[in-house]
Amino acid sequence: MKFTFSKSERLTHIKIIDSLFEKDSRIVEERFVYPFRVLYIRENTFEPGLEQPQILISVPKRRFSKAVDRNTLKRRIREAYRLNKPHFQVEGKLKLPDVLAFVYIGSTIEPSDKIHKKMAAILDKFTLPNETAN
RNA sequence: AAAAUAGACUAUCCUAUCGCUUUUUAAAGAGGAAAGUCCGAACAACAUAGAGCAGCGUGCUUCCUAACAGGAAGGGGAAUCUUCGGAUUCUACAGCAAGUGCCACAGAAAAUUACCGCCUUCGGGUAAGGGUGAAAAGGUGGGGUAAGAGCCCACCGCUGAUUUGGUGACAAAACAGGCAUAGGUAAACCUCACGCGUUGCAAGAUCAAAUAGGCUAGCUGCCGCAAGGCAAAAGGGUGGCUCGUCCGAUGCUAGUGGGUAGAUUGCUACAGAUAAACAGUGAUGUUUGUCGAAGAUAAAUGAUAGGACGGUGGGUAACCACUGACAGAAUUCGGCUUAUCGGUUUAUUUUCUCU
RNA sequence: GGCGCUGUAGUUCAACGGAUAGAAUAGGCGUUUCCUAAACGCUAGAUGCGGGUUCGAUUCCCGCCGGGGCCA
Repeated sequence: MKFTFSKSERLTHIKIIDSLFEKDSRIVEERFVYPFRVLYIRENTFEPGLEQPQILISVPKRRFSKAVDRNTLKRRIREAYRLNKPHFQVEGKLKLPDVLAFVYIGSTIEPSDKIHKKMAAILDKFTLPNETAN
């Protein structure tokens, strides 16, 4: 089991990012798990055929005005995703969406173990087999 | 030895596991402020960036510097202390002796002043005294006078030119002028001196899908042998205005490239840091030695665990709990400003102890 | 990353360097009404922070702190 997170797993395509935050979009779905707001697109039509999903992490400047705080939060979220992701990419689980955006909506800097638990809960919701109907 | 003030330096450390970015594949990987963007430059583009005006900035002197509104050393001024010798701290500090404006309330009067008063030969003279005010026409004392007044004199102040000292700001000396220089304000307009082309790496360069259809060159009616002029100068560019300068309708024909997404580059090695010696009061400079090397791009430099070290609180103590200053590169440097738990060190002052 | 602008009552705006900082609206109290609304009267409430220039600063200058805008 590899816990890698290379640059190709980052979402850098501007058009996809624009379409993620476009209002009243058809392809974008949304899900709230405190302290995250998760936006996702199931099929990446701009760059099809990628093995790993591409993710984006965002911490609003309005709540955390200092760059140091935003950096630590983004690093904690990234590590939580990196360490949890391989546990949900095994046989018997559903495929993760192609494009994911994690927007931090909490107002305090949460510790790492809490972020890890919430990230596991999010990924569990995406990959549970009986969730296909919705 | 302790405390205070000022300056300089430093900016928690180690191990393990799992990772990220760069690339020379076995190494490197946040700061003193990386911050604010307040100044100054490098670098780059715009080719007329030319002339005048306007505008903006700076404002005691000399020096340092690539440059600066930064720094150093001085000069003048102010405040505090004083053993009256001076010391410390601060200082946007050119010009109201060119013009214009403004000066509330109080006060007779706020700037070519004249209400009360004083004197009077009743025409007038005068600014001594008058409660105000931030500011009231050099100050104090004496003489003088009808009453007064630099009207006259002494000392102090002011102004002017001279000499001496200093690179200079300026200082000192002696001389002259009764002082109409008439109060304050230039972080009021303004004047004077000096400086400033504009835009900022989202500058710019190279490669280059899809979509769209752009760009360049030539031709055009009239006058003239021709050069050229008129139609055709409205309009636009050149930071604002004027001059100057460049482009300049529509249509037809011919040719073909421009450039968005994206990628590469600019992109990290020098106005570097530091030690010693020398020069200099100093900022700083020179020589020699040593050392250093982030380069990401929806943006890496980390996460977790353990230990050490430091801090705060509790406890007689062992120890326990909490916690790790301010803060995160974005083209690069030099400064300034602001934030900052601590530690090291230098200088000065004060207090205490010992000799 | 770079470059402009801006800050006054709870809100929207005023105010030549002269102070008791004004107006509308919102708030509170009262009058009127059987009660409420409207109307009328009274009332509390502010110059973002720190320095400087000036006799005097919301205004002028400097430094911080906010807010908002432009540049692909």
